[in-house]
Amino acid sequence: MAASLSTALDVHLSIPKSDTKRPIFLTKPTQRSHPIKINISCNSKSSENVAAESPNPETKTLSLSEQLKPLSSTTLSPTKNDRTPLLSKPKSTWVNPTKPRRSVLSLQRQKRSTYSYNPRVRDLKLFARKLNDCDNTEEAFLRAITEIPHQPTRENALLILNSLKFWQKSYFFFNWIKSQNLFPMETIFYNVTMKSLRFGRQFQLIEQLANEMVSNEIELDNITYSTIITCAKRCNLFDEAIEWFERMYKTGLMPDEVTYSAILDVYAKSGKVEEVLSLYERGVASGWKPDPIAFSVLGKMFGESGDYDGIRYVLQEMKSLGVQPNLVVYNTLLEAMGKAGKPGLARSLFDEMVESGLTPDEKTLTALIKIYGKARWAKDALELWERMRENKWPMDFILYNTLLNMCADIGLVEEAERLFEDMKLSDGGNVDKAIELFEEMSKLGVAVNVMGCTCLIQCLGKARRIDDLVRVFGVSIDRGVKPDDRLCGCLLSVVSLCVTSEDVDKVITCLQQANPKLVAFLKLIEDNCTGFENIKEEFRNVIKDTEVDARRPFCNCLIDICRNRNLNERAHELLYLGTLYGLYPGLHNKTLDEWSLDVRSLSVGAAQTALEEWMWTLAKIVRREEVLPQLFLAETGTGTHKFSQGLATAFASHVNKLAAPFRQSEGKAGCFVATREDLVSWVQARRSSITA
DNA sequence: CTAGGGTTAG
Repeated sequence: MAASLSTALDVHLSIPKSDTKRPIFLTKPTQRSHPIKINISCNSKSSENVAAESPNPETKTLSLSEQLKPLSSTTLSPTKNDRTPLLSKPKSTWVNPTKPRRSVLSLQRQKRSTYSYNPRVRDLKLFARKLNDCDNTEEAFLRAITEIPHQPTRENALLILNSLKFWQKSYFFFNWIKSQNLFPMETIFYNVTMKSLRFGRQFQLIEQLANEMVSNEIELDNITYSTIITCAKRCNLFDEAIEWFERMYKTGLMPDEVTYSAILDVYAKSGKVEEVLSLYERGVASGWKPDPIAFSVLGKMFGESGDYDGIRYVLQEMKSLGVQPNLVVYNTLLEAMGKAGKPGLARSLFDEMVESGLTPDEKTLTALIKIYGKARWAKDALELWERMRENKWPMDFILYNTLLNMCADIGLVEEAERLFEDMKLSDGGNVDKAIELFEEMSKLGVAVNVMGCTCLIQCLGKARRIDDLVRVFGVSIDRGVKPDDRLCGCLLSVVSLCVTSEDVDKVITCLQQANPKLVAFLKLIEDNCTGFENIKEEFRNVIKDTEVDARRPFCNCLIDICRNRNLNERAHELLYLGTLYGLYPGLHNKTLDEWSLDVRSLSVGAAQTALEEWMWTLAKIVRREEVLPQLFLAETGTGTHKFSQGLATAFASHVNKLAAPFRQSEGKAGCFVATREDLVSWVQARRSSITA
């Protein structure tokens, strides 16, 4: 059995580079579930495989497992105690190969020191912010540092160092602290500084600091090493990462599982699959119970090479070691299943994940949609999409793009358009993403329809991005979008939102192309000289040519535009005309006990106008001393309906402005109430103030 | 809040 595995590895090593899809495990995965056997075979491959990999043995860097062999028999202590200093046990120990292999990692994670609460935390944080805000130059830093509010004691310095955002600042501060000579620089100062440097990918500086630690005899611990290693990894300096890992053993420090999985990832990312497996197996043989992070590293590695047997191995290992996969592990394995070309297994894995109680995130869904798209599994893709909506699973832009690509792949043009529409409705804040999606759709050749265009324009209008709006409108028209009344209503509502006259003109230019008659009417109502009869006639003309569903929005927007320009009288005329032509059914409701005004389908401006109108009418009735009900009600709704957002607030402030006696109903949200007595005395007070 | 490891498009 060992021989067959060895052969498998040989075959793997000698296969040409182009054949990357070929599985590493030519044997059955069940044979992989015995770590020791693999271990043996991996170690026994040495000389032949080195030759196969590199014709010149002198230039070949030994693999870690090969290097660990002499290390474990020379430098590593023979006792179970990891902490035994290296130098106290010189080379003399010879390990009997029949004895169990020595541990390669410490089973205990390095403990962190605990902090005590720093009472000056506020001041120090504030100061750190000042440092963050100054220029990234040493001069600026040295000027700012003079304002340090407290003595830079060890604790104060640590707190500041931890709060600095830019690696330059951390580095300046670290050097400054060092120059003050107030206390010895401990490992933690180096570790925190290195973490910040890693953020800036400053491997050279990190290495410099590490060497400084060595020469100053400051202990490098697991946190130091893992930071160095992951920084090298992020800079794609895999050899350097491995070098530091080996230096760690040489100094007698045993990696804990964090450092160990960091180095596993280094080997995985540099494509050294055998080394990863060897290290993994030796870790397990040392009694390590790998955690989900380690399995995610393995899963990613097998995914990269599309190695289905490897993926199965990971799943099986987790099962036999009793490790429950977390979301990241599932995401990684799903992705890997896709690369291995196993859509069906990806689907079952996803089901298993959901059944285990985990909620998929954007990455999960992206992986799966991509898989279904590539496999042209339209039914599964659409079903998943439906589930995403039903369960309100999270969406992000990458997922949207993947959905779009999937639609384009499978040829689901209508669905792509629906998606486009959805996105605008669901997220008014993501304007950039909407624009980007628009460009993306254009590139993909997915036709933009009038609904998608309307949604995008609505989105841009709300964000006051008028130039983008004009551009999108132009592009859409060029692509053959035929503007309909909804699109015109949308443009009209943007006109009502515009603050500057330049913006108004830009939108009007669009509207002119879409509906010149509407623009003509707009000019007419803006003109103070236009008489009511003329308005009435032209209003009728515009409305009769407008789709029924778009009529009320038109009227609402026109009223809003009038109110924004202090054309209040015109606004009242339009509300009257709207009511006359049946655009506001159910606005007024009367029973014996209560009269109500239902403004829920009105825009803010229209609702204000309706309230004023109502108040005038009521005042007339009071003056005529006609019969009034006991209760008056104004309904604005709670703003959950998409047309009535902010209506209650706007209404409340308008009620205040009029000093009308309406109060928010305590029992019914989105409802304002007034009693007959209150209303009557309010009307009388107003009358006396007018006559006075 | 305060030092270290893993996952999404083209």
